[in-house]
Amino acid sequence: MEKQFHPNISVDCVIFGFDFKKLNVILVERNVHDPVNGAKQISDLTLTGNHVYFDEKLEDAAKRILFNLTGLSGIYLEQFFTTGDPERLKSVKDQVWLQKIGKDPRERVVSVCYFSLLNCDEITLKMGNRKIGWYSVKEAKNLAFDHGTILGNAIKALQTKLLYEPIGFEMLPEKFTLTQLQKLYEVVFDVEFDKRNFRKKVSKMNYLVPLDEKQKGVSHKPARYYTFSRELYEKNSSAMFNFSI
Amino acid sequence: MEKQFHPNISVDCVIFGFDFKKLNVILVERNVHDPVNGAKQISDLTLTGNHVYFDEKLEDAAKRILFNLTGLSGIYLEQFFTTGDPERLKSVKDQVWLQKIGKDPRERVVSVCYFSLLNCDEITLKMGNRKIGWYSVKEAKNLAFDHGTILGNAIKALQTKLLYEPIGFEMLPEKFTLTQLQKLYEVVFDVEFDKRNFRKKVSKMNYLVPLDEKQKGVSHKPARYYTFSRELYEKNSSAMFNFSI
DNA sequence: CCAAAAGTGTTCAACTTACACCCATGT
DNA sequence: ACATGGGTGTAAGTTGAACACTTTTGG
Repeated sequence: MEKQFHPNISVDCVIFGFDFKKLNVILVERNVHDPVNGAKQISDLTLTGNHVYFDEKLEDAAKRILFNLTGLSGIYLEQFFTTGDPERLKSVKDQVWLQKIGKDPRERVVSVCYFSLLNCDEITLKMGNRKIGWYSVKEAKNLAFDHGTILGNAIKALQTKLLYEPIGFEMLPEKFTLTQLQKLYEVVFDVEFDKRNFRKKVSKMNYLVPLDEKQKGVSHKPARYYTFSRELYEKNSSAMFNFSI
Repeated sequence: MEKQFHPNISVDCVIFGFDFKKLNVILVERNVHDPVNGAKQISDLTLTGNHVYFDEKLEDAAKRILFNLTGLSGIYLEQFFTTGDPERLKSVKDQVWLQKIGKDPRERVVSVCYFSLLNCDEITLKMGNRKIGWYSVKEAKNLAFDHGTILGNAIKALQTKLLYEPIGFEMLPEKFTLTQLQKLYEVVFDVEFDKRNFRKKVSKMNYLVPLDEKQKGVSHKPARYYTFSRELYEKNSSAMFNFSI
């Protein structure tokens, strides 16, 4: 007996990446052509997702999606939201699409959503016959299904998490400069920080380790590289109370 | 045709309440007796939950559960977590129980979890033939299914949310004293605050409105009552950036 | 030598923390 | 009168925000 997908339970992954300039997300093209004249009936974008196997844990399904896409495992992954309204797949476009890919368009699908963090440069994406790639979150409009809502929630969840935990490093290479780190916070929160004040702040994070290595081949003063030490973070981090409101 | 429950999709509600002394949660007794000798086979506690109807939104199912329990609508409600591992209902106890209440024990059930906030005193609970009541979150041990995990996640979600938004008032009566408010924060975060510093902090929250009314019948200096003004909060609140890490 | 980004300190205001006594009420 | 919790201020230390110039490299 083959592994079977559960018709009512799926997982969607919002995969964020940072290219030193902006916050990106992986999206997949969704095209349907008119069988008669070949004109495009649908042309838009979806998040990456899939139904779960009957005997598969939710998080394992998310890991499977990530692995099939990138060939990597051990990627940062966090559940943040679940969408499951009966009408969420009922627009005409979505019904046409479900028909095309061989799903029963009448089934109600609850989708458990995860966000996950990658360094854009380190991977090459692949996914069967659909075109897949990185898109700026600011340009990610006109998404299929309720994926626009999911993406909006994912960005808020990422921001909230990033206020408390140093997960930004998951989107940076092993070695990075302080300017790159600052830019990362700036694009996630869509604000700008003062360079000196930012450096003062991060200099208190003793899990941010300066290396003896510097940038090469840049036509300006080369920046020192830093690295994130998970051990130091886990040793020294302590709970904080801060209730701002 | 009768409304039917979806066999694979349920909602659980973690209903928190504050009684001026501790943080409480609503739990329901789960008893199974041996049909021969009448001895208890199972005696433990569950969260409140139910399967969703086929055409019912997830959040509407949560509202329905709350309404059936308390007779109230408009209760604070927030989705925080979804659990759906294939094994989550597979312990012997849980299988016996599912059989007893007429569910198919083989079905996989994804449960979307909400937490919700109430003032303990303002309601009387009712729920068919099962015994239901408030339990201190500290004593809430030995929960059925994976409800212990769900409760743990709910407490963390409540704490995180309470750092940013003034939702604590949902667990207080319309009029409350500053000491009651302080106690609420103390029990949710399991810490103690200095009375003067706490008052200094909340005095900056201009949506906390002092009333001309005071406590009566207390054998000490009567405390002034305050009330929470949602309008003032929504007018004056602004986003904050704070990334502590 | 020019362009480009790296790196670095000080000042002022705001906030956090620690801490102790008198007040109003009921019994 | 006493027990109980209500209510208040100050000083020291810490943190946050604003702000400009010199350095190092490649071209």
